[in-house]
Parts: sequence; structure tokens; C-alpha cells
Amino acid sequence: MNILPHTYTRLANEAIRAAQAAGDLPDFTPPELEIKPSKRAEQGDYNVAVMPLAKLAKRKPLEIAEAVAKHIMAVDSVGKVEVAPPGYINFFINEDWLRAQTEQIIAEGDDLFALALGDGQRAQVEFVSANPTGPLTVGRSRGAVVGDTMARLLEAAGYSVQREYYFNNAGAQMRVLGNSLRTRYLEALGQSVEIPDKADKSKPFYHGDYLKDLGQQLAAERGDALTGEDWQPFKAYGEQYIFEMIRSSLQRIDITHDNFFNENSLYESETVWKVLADLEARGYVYRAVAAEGDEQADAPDELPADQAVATAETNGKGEAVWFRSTQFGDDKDRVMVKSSGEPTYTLPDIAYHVDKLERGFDVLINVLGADHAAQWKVVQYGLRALDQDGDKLNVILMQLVKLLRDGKEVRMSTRMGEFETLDDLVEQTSADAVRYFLLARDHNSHLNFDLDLAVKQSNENPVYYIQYAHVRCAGIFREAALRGVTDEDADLSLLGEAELRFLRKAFELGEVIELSVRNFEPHRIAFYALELANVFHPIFDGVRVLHSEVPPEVARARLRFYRAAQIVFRRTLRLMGMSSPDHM
RNA sequence: GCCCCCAUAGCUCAGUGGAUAGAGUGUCGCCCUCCGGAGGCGAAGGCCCAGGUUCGAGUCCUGGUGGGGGCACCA
Repeated sequence: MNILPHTYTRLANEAIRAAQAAGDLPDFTPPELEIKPSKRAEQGDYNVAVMPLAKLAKRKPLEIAEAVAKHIMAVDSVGKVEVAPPGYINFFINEDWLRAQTEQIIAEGDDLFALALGDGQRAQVEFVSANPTGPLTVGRSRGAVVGDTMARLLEAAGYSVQREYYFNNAGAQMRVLGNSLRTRYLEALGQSVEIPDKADKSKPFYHGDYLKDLGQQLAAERGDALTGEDWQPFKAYGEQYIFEMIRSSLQRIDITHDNFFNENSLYESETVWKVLADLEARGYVYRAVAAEGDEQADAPDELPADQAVATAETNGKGEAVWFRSTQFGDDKDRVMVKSSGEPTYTLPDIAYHVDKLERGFDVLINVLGADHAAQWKVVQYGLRALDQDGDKLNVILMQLVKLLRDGKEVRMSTRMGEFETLDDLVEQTSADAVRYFLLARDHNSHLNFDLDLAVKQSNENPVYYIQYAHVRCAGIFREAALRGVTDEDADLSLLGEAELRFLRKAFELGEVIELSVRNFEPHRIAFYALELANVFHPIFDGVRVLHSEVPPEVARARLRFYRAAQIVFRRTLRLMGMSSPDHM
């Protein structure tokens, strides 16, 4: 399907050169102009300002616009071209052409506006990537929805997309999980156990109810067979169970990953050490007690005694291996290998992205929470240090989700067991509502998820307004079938102004997909869907099909139009991972 | 203290350097006997402050103010 502003942009730029060739404009090297959608009907459907050319051409903008407009070639999709002061060229869509596009929309069906931007390139979206320590939180859910929608849009734009989930099942977190589950298991067996206080940070423990449930399940299945075991079998059991939980939660909102990547495999393949050696060979690594140039890195004397002890224990005073990330613009160098000999998460993180690039992806997208803002930069510095194309790595950095209940913020912590899960949200609203609400926000904006509103509002929120448009289309076809009315051999020239308004909006879908993909802004589709519904409903009110005063040939044309409209809504909803109901 | 993000209608938020800044929701008023009531029409109501760049700034830059996040040999 044609992306109109592309066509118009090409026409405008060709016209400038044609005007120069004809002597209507002086010779100068013109910058590429870009046609943009108009805000008002009298300004055409798309327009461009030629003011930037005024200095180069040494002419008044209006004269330039007139000279350019004169040379714009006639093509099917352009109705007329007008010039407006102080220097705009306004393009009006050819309405006959637009009416005829109804057939094109129907022909494309579920592949409506499949673009060739990606040209078969391989893209990878990494998202969710939560370690298996508990159910998915609301914040992770936002990343899940944003990541999956981004993947759908990339597919629509012609990329071959892989959805990946990165996890670590070996760290201290997982040991805490194993120990926590062990405690719950013993508790379930009736043994007296000590549950650490939630506020006591020196005794890490996962307090969530899901581990109580799991402990009981384990006790029921295995009796007291595991009482002699340490944390490890519990960790293994918990990990497996929690991954199942996460997977099924994601499935409820129609999200499936193609690949689960275990951080540990980077050690098994020794990629981690190869990357470190490579960095060292390139001179970006040094061994030191503190970062170079950091004079007050160790001043334990100034710390209170108890903290000084803790620092000595956890930090040691030995040499660590540092990455000279400051050479790439970082605030400070980063530790890659602790003095204990154990890598920090930064080293495998860089190795992981080296691995991704080695797997041949052309575009990498990571969906991360804002708390990882500093971290991904280090990864990019690492890639650059290794002479890899760090620019292939793109990040959708989401601001955090604030959950509101009774107008108050709900503080959340997985470890405290205090959080709303993705499942909670789905149960309280619906999968469609969760997807829409978590998507319909710019990633740079904080997202306030008001639970009361989401629950209470479910009868009058945008989700239903959008889906209702699809329902209404389906309804007409049900009724038409009963009355024996069909849309075969429709004369589309009978479509009126109202239908054209919708077709114009429908044509913006291609631009929305393109902008979403180009700027990694999947939220655009959510706002577009609402705009589309806003255009649709008033039209539906007036443009009737099965009405006694509507002549049969008009009814036929309108029915054809609603078939196309239904396809646009289904496609749009599908791109958001939402259902397209026929009844409500 | 340093770094990043945000500030637009009562509330929640869109807005690609271009012409007269848009939705949803809330409030108020009105409409609909035939495929709709989870509907339609209308009204009131807004770019945090101060400079700057530009032919043109909600959008870019600088400095404030207010809010969120990050600044580990944790992940």
C-alpha cells in the first residue's frame, strides 16, 4: 500500500529540480523537503513549507512555492495542489482514487500496510528479561507489552523479528530464592522456622505468597524427603515453577518469546572471557584497587565502623579489573571482574550483546526500565571498544510505572512480596485493557496505572470504544446477511464525504507503522487506534446501510466500505496484540 | 553533589521546527421510531517561569522552579 507522504515528498523534490531545469528557479542545491500531514482540511491533506529555500533561491517563499507547484507531476493519488502564503504547498488527495482504494484495503486484508522498510533485515527485540524470582510485576508488564508491540510493528514493516528473553539463574538472588522456598517448605511441614523481618535488609528473603503456595505444594508432593537438602534443589524447583508462571502470564496477554537466553551459556561458551581478553588486547582494561583518577575511592577511615567492616568484607581491598569506559564518554570506569575473581554483571552483559551481533541481527532493541539507564550505555561503550557497531543497539527506556489504588501510590517490591502482578491486572480488567493501558503512553512518560479506574472504567474506556467500532462493522454484516444484501460489484463512486474522512484516516496507518518503527515508539499505534475510532463512530451514526431510504446500490457501496473499515480495525487491534470481537 | 527523564485543559495524556495546540475522562446543555446506547452533537477550559536560536518554538539551546529515576568490586 502506498504511503502518501512518500509519494508527495518525491513529487515535491522532483518539482524543485524541474523548476530549476526550466529556469523558473535559480540554480542552488536544494535540501530535501519533507511533506507532512496537514492539521486543517483547507490546508490540504499534506503540505510542505518552502520557506527554508528562500535564502538559497533569493526569492520570496510564495514565489518559490508557485514555481515548484507548477512543476509537480500529475499522478493518480494527487487531486489538486494549491499554494498558500507565506510559502506552503498543499496537496489534496484525489478523492476518486481514495474511494477506489477501498478495494485495495480489502485485498490486503490482514496484511494491510505491510511495508518493506525492513527489507527482510533481521531485528531482535529483547524484553521482559526478568530473573525467575517471582511473578511479573506491573513495571515488567509494561516492558512486556511495549516490547511485543514493537516486535509486531517491526514485522509489519518488513523485518524478520526474534523475541528474546535474557535471564540469569545463577546469582545471589537465586540463592535467596532457594533458601526462601526451603524455609516455606519446612514451614509447610509444620517445622518451626524463622521468617526474617521484612524490614531487615541483612536477611534477604522473598516474602511473596507465591512461595508459601509453592512450599505447600512441594510438601504435598515430596513429603519430608527434602528436609536434608540445602538451598539448591529448592532453587531449581522454584526456578522451574516461576518460569512456568511467567510464561503463562505472558501468554494470557498473547506474548510468546522465541528464545530464552541464559546468561550462564556465555560462561559455558567462554564468550565472557574472550570478550575480556579482546578488551584487554585493545588496551581498554587495567587492574587496580580503585578506578584511575579516583582519589577518594577508598577512605574507609571516614566511614562509620560498622560500614567500614562491611565494605572491607564485600569489596575486599584487592585488585579488580576495570574497563576504561571513560574513553567512550562514561562518567567513570567500570569494574568488569571483582577482586574476588567473579565478574560483575557488566562483563556478561557486553558479551551477551557481542553474541547478539554475532548472531547476525541488523537491529537490536532492548526494552528496559529507566533504572537501567546508565547500564546500557556501558554495554554500548563496550561494543565500540570492541570495534563492533554499537549503533545497532537501540533502547526503549521506559519510565517506571506508578500504581495507584484509592488515589494513593502502591509501593512495590518483589522481595517484600508487595506488588500487583500481571495476572492481577488481567483478572481485574482484561487482557485487552492491560495491553492498551500499558501501551498508550510515550515511553519517556511515567505511567500511572490507576487500578480503581482500570477496573471501574472498563465499561467506558478507550479499549471498548475502539473494539466497538469493529463490533459495529461485524453487526452490519450479520444483519445484511439476514436481509440478503451483499457488497458484491459495489460502485465505490457512491461513497460520500463521511466515508472519505475515514479512508483518509485509514491511510495514515502506514505512516504510523513507519514512524513507530523508525523512532522505536510503539505507543503511536495506540493513539492512532483511538483516533481511528473517533473518526469512525460519527460516520457510522450517519452512513447507514440497511435503511429504508438508502437506495440498494448505495447500500452495496457502503457495505463494501464497512468491510474495508472492519479490516482496518482488525489490523490495528492485531498490531497491538488485542482481540477484534464481533460481539460485545 | 553529578547524570537521565518529565512538566500541555479540573484529571490522565497525545502532539515529526511550520498555518488557528488535540484526544479520553470529568462538568454543563442537547439529539437518536428502521444495521448502534459500551452511541451521536455542542459548550466551557491549556503549553511551569525567564532568557536565547530561527523567517517560524509546545517542540531546539541555556538558566531557574517542581516531580520521578539513577549514581556499588548488587543484578
